[in-house]
Amino acid sequence: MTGTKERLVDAALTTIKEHGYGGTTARAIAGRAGVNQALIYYHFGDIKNLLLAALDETSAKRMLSYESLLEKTETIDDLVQLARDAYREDLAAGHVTVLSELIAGSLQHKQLGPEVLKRLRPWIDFATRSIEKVTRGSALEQLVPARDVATAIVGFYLGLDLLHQLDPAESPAERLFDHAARLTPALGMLMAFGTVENETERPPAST
Amino acid sequence: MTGTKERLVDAALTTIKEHGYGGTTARAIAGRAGVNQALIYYHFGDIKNLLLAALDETSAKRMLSYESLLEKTETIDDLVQLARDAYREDLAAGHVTVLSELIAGSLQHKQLGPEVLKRLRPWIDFATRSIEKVTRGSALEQLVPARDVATAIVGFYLGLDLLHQLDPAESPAERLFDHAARLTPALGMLMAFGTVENETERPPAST
Amino acid sequence: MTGTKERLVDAALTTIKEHGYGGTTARAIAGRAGVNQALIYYHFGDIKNLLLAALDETSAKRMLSYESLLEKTETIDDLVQLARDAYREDLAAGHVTVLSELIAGSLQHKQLGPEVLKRLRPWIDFATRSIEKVTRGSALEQLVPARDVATAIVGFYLGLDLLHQLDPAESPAERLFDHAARLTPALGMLMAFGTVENETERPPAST
Amino acid sequence: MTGTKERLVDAALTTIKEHGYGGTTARAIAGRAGVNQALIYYHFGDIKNLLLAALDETSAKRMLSYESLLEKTETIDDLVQLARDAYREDLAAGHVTVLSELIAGSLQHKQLGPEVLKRLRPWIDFATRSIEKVTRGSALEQLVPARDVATAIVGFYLGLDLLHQLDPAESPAERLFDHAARLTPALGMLMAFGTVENETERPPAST
DNA sequence: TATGAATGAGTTTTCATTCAT
DNA sequence: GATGAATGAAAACTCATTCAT
Repeated sequence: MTGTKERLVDAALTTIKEHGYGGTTARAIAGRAGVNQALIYYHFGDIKNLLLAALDETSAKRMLSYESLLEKTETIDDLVQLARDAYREDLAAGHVTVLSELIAGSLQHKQLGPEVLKRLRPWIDFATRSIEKVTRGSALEQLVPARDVATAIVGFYLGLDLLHQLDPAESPAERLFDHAARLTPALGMLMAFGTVENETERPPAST
Repeated sequence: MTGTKERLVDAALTTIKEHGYGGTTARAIAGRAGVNQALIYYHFGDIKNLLLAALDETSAKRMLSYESLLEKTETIDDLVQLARDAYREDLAAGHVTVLSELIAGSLQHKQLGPEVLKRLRPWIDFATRSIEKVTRGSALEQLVPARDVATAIVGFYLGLDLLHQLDPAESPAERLFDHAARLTPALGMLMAFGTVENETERPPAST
Repeated sequence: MTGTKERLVDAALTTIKEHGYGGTTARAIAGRAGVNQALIYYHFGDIKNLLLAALDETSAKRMLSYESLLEKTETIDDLVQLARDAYREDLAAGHVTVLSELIAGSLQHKQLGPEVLKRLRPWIDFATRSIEKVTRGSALEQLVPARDVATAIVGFYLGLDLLHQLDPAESPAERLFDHAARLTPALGMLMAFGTVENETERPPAST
Repeated sequence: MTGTKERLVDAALTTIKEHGYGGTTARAIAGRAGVNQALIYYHFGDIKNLLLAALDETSAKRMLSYESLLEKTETIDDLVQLARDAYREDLAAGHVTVLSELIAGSLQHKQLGPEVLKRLRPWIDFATRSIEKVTRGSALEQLVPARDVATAIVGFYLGLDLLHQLDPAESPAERLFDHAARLTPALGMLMAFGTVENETERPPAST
């Protein structure tokens, strides 16, 4: 059959999104993929490997698109915009759910933890770079430890996703992004302020 | 045996903290409680009920202590302090983990979702009240939709807990709280600015 | 159900005798015992444990009866007689087969080896004691290293059993025992020769 | 690939020696041979056939060398020497293990039995001829039924091998051969004796 | 209340084998 | 000759749950 590995990866993703870590059994995955259960083991060795391969795949795809978005991002406003779009798509597509379920599942299967962490780090790195890019040269640069904030934001996404799973109807995220968008001009001013004292040593990010 | 129900509740909590939702089987719980598996069904009907009872129990206990802490909380500084203490204890004690594992497990067992949500709401309410209390009468009151921020904070806790499960070593939360503490005076000033009418009745948070 | 453990032990013995180590699956055992497969794990933890418990049981039973036979054994003739009877019953009842299959299976499941060895030793000890008893004070006592010969005899039983499995029709053992019986008087004479000091206390094996 | 059949035969032998009959799966064999699993079926039809082919191969090789050794064997002393050397090499090389595992496995797969027996007979024949050669014309010739003793010896080898698998450290065989070597002169004398008296009347085995 | 035993459906994984290329 | 992919059956074992006592 053509693309069995791809079918399995897709099926694994869909299944974990719909039925969670515990519901993602060999039978469920293979059933959805329309292939024999044994093929999971033929192609991936075991279920955990398939799950990690699935995580790799989504991660890689999304990272690519976000990297290209980041290139066009210059200001905090842009970044909030990017964050909002990312949130919308990731939540809707269940990307974050895959991650949060795998993390939650790591408590049961301890070997999973390090592997998932390895795949989470690029996202924290990406968020760090994003923050650094838009705060570079401003007062915020000193004020805000980029990596910590980045980690916090990634955690925030994970948590919002958990809440969204519980209660898909009431998502505060959209409203919060709106608020954030309204507040960023203030932040921008703050940044400008901060940049005054800084001006002699370092020019502002955008000349 | 005396206190079998309590033993089971305790065992269920410990087990879910250590082995996650999927690892919390009847055998594991009963084994840890040192009682017969069948007693789970005698006392709680099924495992999900035991888990929910366990969630009820921790929730109630913690809510009580937090309520009394909130009474002494007046300013944003106080609240950040409260949040930091809450975070420390909840994380260390695994309270949040119980919640995040149950939410993650809700994807697998759909009936769990509504029940967990029911038990999560009091916390969002509590956070909402906390925010309202410290922003009442200030500019922030209008600026910040208390309930959305409260939900966001609860989500944030959940997410940080997931990250902490993955990588207990690197927890950005403590550092973030420190930063927040350093920033709140500024926020306090912002609030003072905004609160024209309020000024007579209540002094700004930081003099 | 009454005697489930006993039924399982019996079924395990019968199954290994009939279908060998590899054919002794949970399904086969439980099927023969007429009980649910899961009871194997409830009562014994895993299949290997059941197999070892089964070995324990037969071993204990047989050891008892052989011990009492040994008490009545005084001469080499008696011992050859005992060996022949033991061989007949053990082979017919498949006792040795259980052992040889478990040893052969130990190559596949390495953890089995030490456990089986632990249960084999009492038999080598028994054989050693038997030999020592009938050779004590004779020339053979010095000539023959009792433990080595005992080990050899146990090995011999195992090997004969393997051959018997292959070709139940042609068993040389019976004929060999007949020969041995005919030769022992000569051995007895040899012993009498060697035993100068012994002569007064104990009459030679064959009068 | 060159010599695929040979590689498979070698791999099958090594695998059965190391992991026993039950551990000798298509995957294990092919993996060790470094070839595709399907080639087992292409070249040998099924696993059992490969195993039998492997047995054929070792058997043939060893038989050749033993035949040439037998030619130089004239006395019982020589024969004990030959037996000891054979034992050492066969045990070390695992030749006997292949046989004992296949016999033990025959209980599970009944079709295997006759085939293995067919390949075992030449060895019993060889042992018979060896015994006959060194006892010819002596008293022992009548005393000892060569074929039965030969069968017994083959069984003995099998049994010793089983024991050796269980406890490679303590092998009584070497010590026993030493003893046998020390005893054979006596046997030789017995033979000489017997041959003299034999010539005239020959006394019955038991008086 | 409590227990030991039981059950049937489920889990992950491996097996020997086949087949199209 | 050789390979990668596929398959259905079976392996060992665990699950939540029930029941008689």
